Amino acid sequence: MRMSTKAQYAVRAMVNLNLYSDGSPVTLRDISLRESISLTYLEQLFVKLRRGDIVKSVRGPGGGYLLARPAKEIQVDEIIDSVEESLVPVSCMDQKRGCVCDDRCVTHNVWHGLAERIRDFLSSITLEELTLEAKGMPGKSKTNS
Amino acid sequence: MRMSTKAQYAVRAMVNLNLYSDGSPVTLRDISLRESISLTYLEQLFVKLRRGDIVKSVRGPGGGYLLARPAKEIQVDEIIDSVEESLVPVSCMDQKRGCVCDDRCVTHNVWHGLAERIRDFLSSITLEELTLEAKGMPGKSKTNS
DNA sequence: ATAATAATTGACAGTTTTAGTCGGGTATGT
DNA sequence: ACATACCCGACTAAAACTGTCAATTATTAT
Ligand code: FES
Ligand code: FES
Repeated sequence: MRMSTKAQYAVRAMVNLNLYSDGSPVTLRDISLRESISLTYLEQLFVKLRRGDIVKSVRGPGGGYLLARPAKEIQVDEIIDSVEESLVPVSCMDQKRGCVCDDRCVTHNVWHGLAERIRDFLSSITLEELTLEAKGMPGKSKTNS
Repeated sequence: MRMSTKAQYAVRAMVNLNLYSDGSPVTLRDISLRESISLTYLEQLFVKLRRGDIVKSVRGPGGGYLLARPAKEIQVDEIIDSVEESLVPVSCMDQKRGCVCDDRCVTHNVWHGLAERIRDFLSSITLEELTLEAKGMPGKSKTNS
């Protein structure tokens, strides 16, 4: 039951991007240096984040990445979805309309309920909240405990 | 973010064990046949379940496994813990007293909060509830939705 | 005692997933 | 033209997962 480092990196990179964004594009090289994540690996992640409508890219010199939407409208679960990390704990209920639970699935409700809790929690946190928290000014949110 | 099949098997096996238990020990061979899980793999799991004080073993002919405690006192998270599947989504906060969050961990609260939700949910479900549900008589519990 | 039963244990191998690299391409501003 | 920076797919090494095998020990029935 581990969140892959891919997902962890994606969230960290997004917070960092938002933190150092002043309206002009932020390069992956900067994020790479600040977060100690391999540049080529970051590129891989940002291709997916762009496709997931989390960021948009600006090519050429002076280019880089910008948020595709206001930070307030970007939820953590969307970031993780974008880099193709499933948030569902069992493979049988991946994307299809519920899993084909014939009869022998006594544990179905356990995994289904768990998936729901995970999704609910991660969708309740926005990139803006994380960024404010990183700045040392906790917003109105209550992330844990 | 996947629950390993090891953990899934362990929970299924425990429900099955409790379901067909009439006071005398249940053999792994029976569980193996009913749940279509390799006997040798089950053996591996039950060694750990015994160490985790979930079941107790009776050796020799007529032997098998029994619950170490009443089903009402066995929670799903304990079963998963026993087979050594971590319920914490990030490795840095594995068992030690919180992780060494120096300064650059802007996502700490996300994973910590997530771990808490997962633990809370799985500890709220007992083996007894699952067994009753499997019998088609939902207890007083509300597992999901 | 002896044989049959069933748990116990450690080592091992095949497969899949993860994490990350590499090499080349494409668009754009100066 | 040229440097910058994104874009993309193939590739690989390492780890984890899933499961098997062989050998042993403890207990009970005969
Ligand atoms: S088929 Fe997915 S839990 Fe039953
Ligand atoms: S060290 Fe674990 S989240 Fe910071």
